[in-house]
Amino acid sequence: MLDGLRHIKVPKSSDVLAERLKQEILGDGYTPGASLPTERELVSTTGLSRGSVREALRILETQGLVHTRAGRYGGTTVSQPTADHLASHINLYIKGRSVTLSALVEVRLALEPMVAALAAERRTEDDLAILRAIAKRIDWSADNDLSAFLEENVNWHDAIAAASHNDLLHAFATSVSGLMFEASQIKEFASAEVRQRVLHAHARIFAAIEAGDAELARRRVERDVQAYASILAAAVAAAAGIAATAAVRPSA
Amino acid sequence: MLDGLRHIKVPKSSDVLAERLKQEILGDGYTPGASLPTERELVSTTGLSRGSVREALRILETQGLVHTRAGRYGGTTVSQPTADHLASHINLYIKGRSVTLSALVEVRLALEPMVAALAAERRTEDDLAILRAIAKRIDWSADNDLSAFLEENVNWHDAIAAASHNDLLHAFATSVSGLMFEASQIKEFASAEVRQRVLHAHARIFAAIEAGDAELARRRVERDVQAYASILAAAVAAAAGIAATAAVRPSA
DNA sequence: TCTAATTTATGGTCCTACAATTGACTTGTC
DNA sequence: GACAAGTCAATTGTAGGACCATAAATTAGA
Repeated sequence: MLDGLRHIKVPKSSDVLAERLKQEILGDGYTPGASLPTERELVSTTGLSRGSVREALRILETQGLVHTRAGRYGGTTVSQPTADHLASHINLYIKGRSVTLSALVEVRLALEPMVAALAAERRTEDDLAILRAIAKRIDWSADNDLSAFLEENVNWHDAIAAASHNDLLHAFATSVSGLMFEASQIKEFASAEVRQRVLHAHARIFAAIEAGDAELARRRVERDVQAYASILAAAVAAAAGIAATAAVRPSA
Repeated sequence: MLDGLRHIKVPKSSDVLAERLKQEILGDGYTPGASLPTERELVSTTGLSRGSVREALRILETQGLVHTRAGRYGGTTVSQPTADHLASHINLYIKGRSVTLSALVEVRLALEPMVAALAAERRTEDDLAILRAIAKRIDWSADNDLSAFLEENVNWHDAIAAASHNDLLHAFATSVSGLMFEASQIKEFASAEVRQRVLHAHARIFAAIEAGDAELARRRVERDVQAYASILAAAVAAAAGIAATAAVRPSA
């Protein structure tokens, strides 16, 4: 007897509490904005120490499920993970594991054409207004301020992702292209010629989205991403003095 | 004077420490597997209390950046966030924000064709062997054990994602399709006819990947995802008694 | 040589006390 | 009555100490 026993892992009390609370929050017990019990109430109901309770709450906070405020009438309230939250975890993964630029390009090549197609179908007038405003700022900064140019470029992609009206796709696309442009900034490969090409591509993509032509938007973005990828790959290769490892596979 | 002042947010000591350690870990100070100072050492070097130090470490642990083991020669060691880790955060986002099934389908429609194309180009013999083994188990369970069938189905998609040899894409695709199949299980829509269609689709996709034909694999997966999505949408509509809101846009 | 007990550095948990925060309440002033 | 300043109280934030549980290395023993 006692043969089928595996190595027993004793969980930490804070992990157990965090898991329980997570289940309650994700279940229909709590709506966003609702208040959890105070730390001391949790102490008395669970029998754990305040330290353990606080560690559990800190886990939930890192997961984006709760938010705590000090002071009277403060406490811990339930919240929904934000897109920024998810994006920061994605970034941690990418940076922590040193995901290669070519892998990023592949993911971007998967996401962005879909983003553009959905944006073309669903963009509101507000979305278009935001895009026009950003385009104006990009136009101006292209000849003046390189770092502003790159930053507005990120905003541009974020705005298109927002216009897709798909939260998850938005979060994915934003963090991936954000990191790609971060890498671009390091490489400082944005020559005047490249900037002009970017402006031209933006205009064509915007036109397709404005016209509501999903397939056109998809194709144009696909080409843009591929073009950007090969320029970046060439820059990386030139910097490293070796053949480009960031090869991008054309999809058509 | 003093006019440009914003609301000053005083950060918590544990947040500050966590941020500092995160920077050191992501910078080139620590390689995975390296040991951080012990909790008591951190207490004496930072001047914070042990509770604050522990909360900071718990944040890093939730982010997947460190791992702690009790006992002598235990301690806190640096680790890389795993794909599972990222997937769990993605799942939290999806569940926490009640992302719609149709949004999931759209993301899947963006990711999986790319996954298949890359898998066709890069699959190793090991990848193929794993896929064959899973296919055999699916074949068997299709007529016998429904829950096993659904579980092996998830394994199948995971194995293909692994064969793409792109970690990030793998993590994205796995968590998205995992949640889709979870929803499928709830709907219990997997009739015998649907299961047969799934088997057939798997065989065709596997053949394309085995043959190394990226474009063929891409097209077949695209069709499969769309077919699956419309079946699921119909099931949802039937269950709700309303028109399908999970409309899927064909991409061609 | 192998096995069992011991050692000891480490994280895990609990407790208590106090500081800091902050919104509501009370008071004062005009 | 209205507005300002001050007070209060509940809550999180932080500190410090004590002890328990764990586990790898070491030692003692068969």
